[in-house]
Amino acid sequence: MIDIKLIREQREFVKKEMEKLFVPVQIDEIYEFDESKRKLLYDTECLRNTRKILSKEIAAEKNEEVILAKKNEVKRINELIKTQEDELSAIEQKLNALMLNVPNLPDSDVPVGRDETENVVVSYFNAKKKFDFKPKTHFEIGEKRDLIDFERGVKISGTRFYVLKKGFAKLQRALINFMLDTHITYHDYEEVYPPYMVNEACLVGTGQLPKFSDTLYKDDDSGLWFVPTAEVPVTNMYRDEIIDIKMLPIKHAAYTACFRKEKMSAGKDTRGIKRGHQFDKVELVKITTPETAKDELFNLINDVQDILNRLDIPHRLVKICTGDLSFSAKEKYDVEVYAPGMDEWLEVSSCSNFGSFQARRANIKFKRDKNSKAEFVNTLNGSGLALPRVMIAIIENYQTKDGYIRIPNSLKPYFGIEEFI
RNA sequence: GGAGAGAUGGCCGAGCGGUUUAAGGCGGCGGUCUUGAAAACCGUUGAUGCUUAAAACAUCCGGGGGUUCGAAUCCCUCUCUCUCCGCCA
Repeated sequence: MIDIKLIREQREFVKKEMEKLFVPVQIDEIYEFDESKRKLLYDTECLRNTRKILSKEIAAEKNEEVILAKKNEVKRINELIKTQEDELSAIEQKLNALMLNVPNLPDSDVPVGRDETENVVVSYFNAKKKFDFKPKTHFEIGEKRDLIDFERGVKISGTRFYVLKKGFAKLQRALINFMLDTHITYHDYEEVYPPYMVNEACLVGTGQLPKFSDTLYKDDDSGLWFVPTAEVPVTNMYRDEIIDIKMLPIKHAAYTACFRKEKMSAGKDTRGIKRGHQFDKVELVKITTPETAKDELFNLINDVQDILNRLDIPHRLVKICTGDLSFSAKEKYDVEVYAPGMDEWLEVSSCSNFGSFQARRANIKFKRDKNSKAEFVNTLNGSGLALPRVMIAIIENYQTKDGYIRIPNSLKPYFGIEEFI
């Protein structure tokens, strides 16, 4: 949620900034609702104050007639309060619903652009590998060598599900451990293992709800939702808390499965393991003060890239333009790996700075010292990394002419004596 | 799933219809004393809204609803926690 005071005090500025996102936002409606809410709130508070005073007078009064008169007076006031409160809560509900659908304001140095075609490639890392044969796709290798079973995945669960087998199942498990170990040992993150199912408040807190409910899986019976990313449970660990500044920055690394309906892209990317309804991911989450958030974003990107450097995977860093920013982000960088079999750049991580947007929704604050006022923290996160696409990158970059996969050096401690899959 | 108990400020804990603008303790912060520290003593100690800020005012005793002139306190309801039993990776 953005600060409603910005709409109150700098309405034209907010409208101008929102235009850069190329989505309609109802700023004027919000302004009107806010105005009437404040007026009504003030009036109601005055009435409550009068009632309070009268009640005290009744308690002190001895004269029965005066008591009766005052009682009737309060009854009359109560009726007024009741109508005003009903009106007030109706307005507040509408205002809140509108505010929850307002995206974050873009940071001043995000390039302005309409859609993903106007994203900016910042730079390239690790040279593309040279092949003396035509590199195969991961799904060709996977099917040929019985390492990915697409048919049985569909039989068990339906389209966009698959079964990893033997060396590929082990490769994914090794990668999860390698990523977590690296972040914990070298990048100073604290490991957490969160629930895969969360209540509704969590998803409102990080910004998936109410707007994107059609992309999420839900168990109607319990009212719990399956997490689309570990960002949701990990950030919400601190929901409704006031954190001591000495604890900041908080840095968590978490492995979870992620569940997404991927409705929007039905029919697209159906080949391979690039886009499934269930995938594994190691996620990095940071909670910081506002003044350190920018630096922490770049540190986060470095931590993400370090994994790819240790695996020697060619990749590039892309700065996301205003029109392609996600709903909650004020600034975002994507990390994309190169898959030579598919001849495609694949997004393996999205690193975002949310400013105070999520903190305001989830009510996460910090105090500079004992007597200072609580302020909203800033939240950040990035994948570190998404497993299927890193798998694709390793399979396709490390393949041999006869369809085997060489194990990258940094993964060898996780494979024992094996040299190939 | 069955039976019972409970939910109060950072923590513990009183409070059972109107001096509660929530007692008392612990912890935290500031001070006195001290070479320094401890102890002791004194003071202070939440959130939200409105407000340039402060003051004032309003709201907050798990959530929602009700009774009453007035609710932390009474009633209904939901959620959660704990104890015991049953079931189960």
